[in-house]
Amino acid sequence: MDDKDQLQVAIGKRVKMLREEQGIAQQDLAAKCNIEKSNFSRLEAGGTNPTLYTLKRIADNLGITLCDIVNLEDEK
Amino acid sequence: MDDKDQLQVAIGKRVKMLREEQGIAQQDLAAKCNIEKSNFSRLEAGGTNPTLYTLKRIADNLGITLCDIVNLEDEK
DNA sequence: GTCTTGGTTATCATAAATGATAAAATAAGT
DNA sequence: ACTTATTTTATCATTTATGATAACCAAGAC
Repeated sequence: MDDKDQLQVAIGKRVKMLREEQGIAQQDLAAKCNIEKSNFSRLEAGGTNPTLYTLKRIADNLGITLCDIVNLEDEK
Repeated sequence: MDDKDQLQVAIGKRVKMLREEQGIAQQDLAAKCNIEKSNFSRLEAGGTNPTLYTLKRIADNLGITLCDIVNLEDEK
């Protein structure tokens, strides 16, 4: 597990956590972001290194900031 | 200029600003991040939609957080 | 049991990020 | 003027994020 993989897993977990906090289904958030639900699942699982724009769409549809989403240090 | 382009330009400007604040040359920061200097120039110019990992390497080598780097709202 | 809902996994195609190299432009100094 | 350093731009190859589709899995409801 290299540096990049760890980052991907961390961002995936964070997105999942933020999404579940709002009680929104994965497929629903994916749809709002215009992301395929399968791809969204892969992202949450840490299987991708998302681009800024992808993260931005997720943040926007969660009603949070990019800063909130990449705040990966203090999540346990 | 669509949504995505605006985001790219904004992140590019922000990276450039943060880099210049530290008085470090573009090519030097690029080297530290293991990014080709030409690609780094393109990124600062808003010509790319960087991945999370790319932004992470830049943040690390600037000694700042990802959150700092994507804090795009309050820069004028 | 079946049906739904939410999520996962696999696969392939396409678009785009990045690597890599080279050349040209720009700025600053002497 | 001439360097030198820095940045920009163009181009091509390679890797990978994403789109797109399909099949599958799990948990509840009924």
